[in-house]
Amino acid sequence: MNIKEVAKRAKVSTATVSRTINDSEKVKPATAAKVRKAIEELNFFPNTHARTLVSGRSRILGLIISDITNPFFPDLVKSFEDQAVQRGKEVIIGNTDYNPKRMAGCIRRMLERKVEGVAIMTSEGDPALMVELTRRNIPTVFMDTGKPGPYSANIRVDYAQGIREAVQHLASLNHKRIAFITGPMNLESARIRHDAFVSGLKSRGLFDAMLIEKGNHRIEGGAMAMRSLLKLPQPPTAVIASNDLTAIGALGAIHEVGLKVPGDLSLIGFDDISFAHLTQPPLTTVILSRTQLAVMAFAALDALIHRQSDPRSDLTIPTHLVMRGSTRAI
Amino acid sequence: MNIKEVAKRAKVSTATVSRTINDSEKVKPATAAKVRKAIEELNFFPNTHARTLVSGRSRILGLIISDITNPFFPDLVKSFEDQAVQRGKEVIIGNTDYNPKRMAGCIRRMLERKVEGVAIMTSEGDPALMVELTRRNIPTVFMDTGKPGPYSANIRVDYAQGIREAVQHLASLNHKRIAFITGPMNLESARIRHDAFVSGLKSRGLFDAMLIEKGNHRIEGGAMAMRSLLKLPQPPTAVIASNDLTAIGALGAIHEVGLKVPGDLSLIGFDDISFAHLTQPPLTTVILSRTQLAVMAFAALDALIHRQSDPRSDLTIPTHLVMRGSTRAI
DNA sequence: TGAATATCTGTAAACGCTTACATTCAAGGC
DNA sequence: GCCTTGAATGTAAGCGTTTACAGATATTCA
Repeated sequence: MNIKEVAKRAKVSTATVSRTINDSEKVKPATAAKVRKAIEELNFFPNTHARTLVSGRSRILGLIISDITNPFFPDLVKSFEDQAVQRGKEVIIGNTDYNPKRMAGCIRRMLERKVEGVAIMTSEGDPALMVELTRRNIPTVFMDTGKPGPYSANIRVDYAQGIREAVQHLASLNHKRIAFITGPMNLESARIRHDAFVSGLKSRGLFDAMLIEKGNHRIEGGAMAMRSLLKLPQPPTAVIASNDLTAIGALGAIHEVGLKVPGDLSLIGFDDISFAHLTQPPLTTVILSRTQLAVMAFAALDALIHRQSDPRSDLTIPTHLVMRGSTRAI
Repeated sequence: MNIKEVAKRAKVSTATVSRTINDSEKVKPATAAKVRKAIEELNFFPNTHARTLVSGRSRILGLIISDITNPFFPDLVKSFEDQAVQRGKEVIIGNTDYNPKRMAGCIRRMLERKVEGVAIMTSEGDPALMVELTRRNIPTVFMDTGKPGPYSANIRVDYAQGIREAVQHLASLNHKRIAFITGPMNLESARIRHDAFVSGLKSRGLFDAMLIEKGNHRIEGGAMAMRSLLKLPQPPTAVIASNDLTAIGALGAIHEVGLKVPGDLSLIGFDDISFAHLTQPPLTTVILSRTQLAVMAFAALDALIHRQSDPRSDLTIPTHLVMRGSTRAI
């Protein structure tokens, strides 16, 4: 089943069929109707590979994330794919597994499939790897780690705002000893959160370096850090975690020693993953809308692909505190 | 950059380059080396669309799931993609959003991209929609809902075993009033769990129709069902939920009224999603290994594609109870 | 009415690869 | 020395589209 058979049945040339499929305005409505009827009857649809080969447009986008298994990403992937499918594009996904080296493999795969653009929604990228993309002028959207240019856009997540609100919230609840559990400090995004925390506390005269513990954005890391914090001669009365997984780990560690949240300790997470409101108590956290992120990334990529990039547009995703049950005044 | 340029540089014909790329055994090692050198120097890789067009093999697989946002699926998707990428294949994902009608769109997309095979890892499919696949003899692997044939395989999940173990466990803990919260009963997989529960209780003379409540495999459904159960004149002492999300909802409802798990009520889930061991208490549940499922689905699909399907092979995924903290003897 | 113009449709050449078939060449058998 | 054989390589025909360009037909206007 191909365009030729459709042409034969509609008694037109293959060119006319092609034009009809592509909604070219230069085909007479009556002819188009004939063609569409034939298409309908034959249940025909065009071969995307042939289309790509000749037109150069693959209608495929690449989406690179850390790990679909990390609850941060499924929402993002879903929204991004929805957008793409609505516009007749396909998405191929690459997981880096937090390993910059695997990024190279992802990019290679995307190149092989001739993607029209790539959204790199993870920050552990090695800029050297992006060369393959930039060299080929493939539109690319980054999260936090890119520089805007003719073929690339960068979406900035305003992590600091959420942390500021969290600190403000705890301070207003009269907490004086506020701890922070960091993420992996090689990640820009984790450093920003850490720095925002430090400056928030310093400006209030509450900063204490003892109350900063290292985590890894995973549950075990949060649990381990929390155990250290609890062993301190003067333990904190409130804890902000660099992400929700860390907070969940911390919550477990707090329960282990028989303490209660928010009775004995207040706890705040970051990301608002879907399980954040299912913990006991529901976790007060910072919302970072993955849907918004996906929509913005897609739109930016689409603009880049169609050369409609508007350099004035502000590509910042806000983050905001959402209060639930894990914080309480002293 | 194409095969011609490589041919020119290696001073051979395009056919030889193609043969070298495809590891044909009929090219002399010395020639192959020359070609590979040229490929290396030019940083060439073949255009997959051109390859697909002429060879008919797209090296793309389709994977249809309900919703990547449902914590059941990310593990499955990841394992499946890993397998595929290892073999140089790409995966395109379709979400049905639990809507049989959206399945049609998914299948259409897969057909357009000329997938070599499709794994349908969701059970809300309308058999009528699969016609498009079977008519084109596209290898398809189903979960629970298919019939084995020359172009399709069915992977059976032994839901009943897990439920039997759960019932056995609770019975051995001396529970007499055991409730069940179902999933959507239009799903075969939900009905099997329900039926296994009913027959398990009946065989022990413990069955009470009042203790069966309808859920929807989502958190709210579990919470609502649990509230009803708690209002019963003789509430249950133990509850089995058709999936973990339902159990988590039930857990919330139990906490709402100030009751404790497992002190006042025992609770068992199903699936072992990643958050099942993060609840308070950690949820006793039934493991259904998504990795195993993905590996088996991929292998079955691969065999079908290469006509190596072995009709003797048993495609059953076991399920087993895993005891954690949400069950206790009366 | 006929030429000029605008609108529509058809012809055929790519796109980058795979592969059947043809060709070349060396080795071996007579 | 010539023919056969087989291995290695080359030639060229597609695969199913899109799209210049050419050609046909309808419309307009002097």
